[in-house]
This record gives sequence, structure tokens and C-alpha cells, in this order.
Amino acid sequence: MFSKSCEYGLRATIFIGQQSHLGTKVSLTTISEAIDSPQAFTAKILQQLTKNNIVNSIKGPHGGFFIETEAMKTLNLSAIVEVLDGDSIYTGCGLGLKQCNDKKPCPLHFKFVAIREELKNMLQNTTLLMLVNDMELDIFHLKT
Amino acid sequence: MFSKSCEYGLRATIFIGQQSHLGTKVSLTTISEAIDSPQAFTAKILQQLTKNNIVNSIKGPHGGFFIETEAMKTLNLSAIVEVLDGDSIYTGCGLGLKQCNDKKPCPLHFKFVAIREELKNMLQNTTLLMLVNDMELDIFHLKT
DNA sequence: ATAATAAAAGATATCATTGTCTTTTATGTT
DNA sequence: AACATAAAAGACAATGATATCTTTTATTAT
Repeated sequence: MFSKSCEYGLRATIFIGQQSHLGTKVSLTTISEAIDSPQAFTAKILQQLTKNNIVNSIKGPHGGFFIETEAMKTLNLSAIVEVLDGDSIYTGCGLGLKQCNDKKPCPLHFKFVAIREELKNMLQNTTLLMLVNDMELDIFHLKT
Repeated sequence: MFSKSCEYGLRATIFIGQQSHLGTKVSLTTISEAIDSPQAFTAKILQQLTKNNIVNSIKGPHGGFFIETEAMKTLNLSAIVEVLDGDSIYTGCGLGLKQCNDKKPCPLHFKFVAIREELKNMLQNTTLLMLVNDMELDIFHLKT
């Protein structure tokens, strides 16, 4: 479904959100340990997320990554996925055709559109804050 | 969503089904031209589909690939996808966790399960014959 | 100012998927 | 039997995603 980059990116963002909600910035090392991801690779992904204003970062001692609580209210999963995987998940044809739309569809097109629309809605309607609140329930996890 | 192998495999199977329905076997060359796929790579995929009894093949002159009409009634897309991509599409965690289930879920688990269930139903309830019949409408296409 | 910390940036390596090429096997035709 | 056709099988190559390593830049504390 998502690329590895996107999977790590989503997990990292959720963890950063969780910690930011508690008022603490987190370092790369802390993040990659918390979500069980390759550190250097995670660094690259965080760079992309920072460039695209999904997360904030501060260099130097006591620096790290964080997200403002206000931003968490409006940040939805769709934005994160688009930064890391582009919009292929929304527009791509299930059978891999370059041209596939309502006018010139592949045989699976209409069946796919329906499912994709739901995925889209789910990603757009789920904010980071919602997930961060869920995480407090202690049933959900981000590693292994 | 699906791997390239699976995309080509689905397109090839639909084309073979379509032609078999008209009573003609098709060669590798014909298939790869009809669905606009790399020929040698398509050959490998067809080998897998043949081994797994998704399609039939006959060697030698006037040989080629075909599917019995009876088989098309019961062959669903899920079976093809499982041969080429395994069951990761059904069981894999959206965030890439190795362990993610109702008992120990990732924060997206329940939202994902709902969508995946629909995808699963769609693939299981769509038979090749349905698609082959749709193809006769002449609105659907398998290339570019 | 110097040293320490931590992210950013750039270069490089590894791996799985995708894709190609060559040889072999099976089958039908002359 | 010899030849032509077409899939099967095996070896090999290219590509993109994944992952690592090193150097640079920014910031803080001493």
C-alpha cells in the first residue's frame, strides 16, 4: 500500500506528535528507537517532512523534532502520504495503465475508484491529533 | 497497490480470457502487444500463472495460452493476486508493523481493516467472466 | 572562542523488483 | 526424420527503493 518511507514517516510523525503533545522535543535517535526504524534512513525521511512543514526541527543541543498542538488539529494523514508517496495512491490505475479514467477506463476502474475514495476520505478525515489522542489509550503501538 | 508483475498478470489474464471466450488461443507475442507489456517479463509472469493453474498453455505450433469458459466463471481476481503478490495485501499492516492485529493494533489498524475488507470482497466477488463480459461493451481497455 | 550536540546534506552501498537474453523442451507440420 | 513454432527454464542485467556513512551547518553551553 504505502512505501517503506511512508510507513516510517507516518510512524515517526505519530510519535513526534505524541511527544510534542507532552511538551517534549525528540531527537532522531529517540525516534528511530521508538518506532524501530533504521536511523539514517529515518533521518532522510524526516528531512523531507521538515522541508514540507509537516514537522518542525531545531538544530543543536536540546534541539530535535516537534509539532505544534495547533498544527496537529489540521494536519491529516493525507498530507503526510502525499509528501512521501505523491498522489499515485489516489490517481494510479489498479492495472498500471497510464491513461485510466471515467472516459477511458480499465476493466477494474469503477470498482477501484469506489475503494480508493474511501481510503482518501479516511486519510483526509484522520488528523494527527486524533491518533495522538488514541495513543493515550495505551492499546496502540508503533513498533515491531 | 499491486506489483508490476500483478498488474501485467491481471491484464494478461483478462486478455486471454477475452480471446478464449471467442475461441482463440493467444501467443505470448500477441498478449504482450495487446496489453502493452514487456514481452520477456510477461513470459515469466505467465509461467507462474500456468504453474498455478490460473491459465492453461500448450507448446508448439498453434499453441498458446487459454482459459476454459467454465473456469472463468469461478476464477476470481483474488486468486490471481494471491499467486503474484501473495496475501500481503490482506494481512499487511498499513504502517509496516510485523505484528499488527485486533489485539495489538497500530493506530491505523481498525481504519485500515475496514477498507481492506472491501478490497478483499471486491477481488473475491469479481470473476474473470464478469470482466470478459464487460470488455464486450467496448468502453474498457487494457493498454496505454 | 571552543567544544559539544543535533539536524541537514551529500555520497555511496545494498537489495528486491523489474526486465532481458539464451538455451531447452514440447508439439505440430512437411 | 527434419523443421518450424511456441512455451519453459535458467542465467544475467538494469533500475529504483531502501539503507548507510561521512561531512557540513546551526545552535547551545562552558
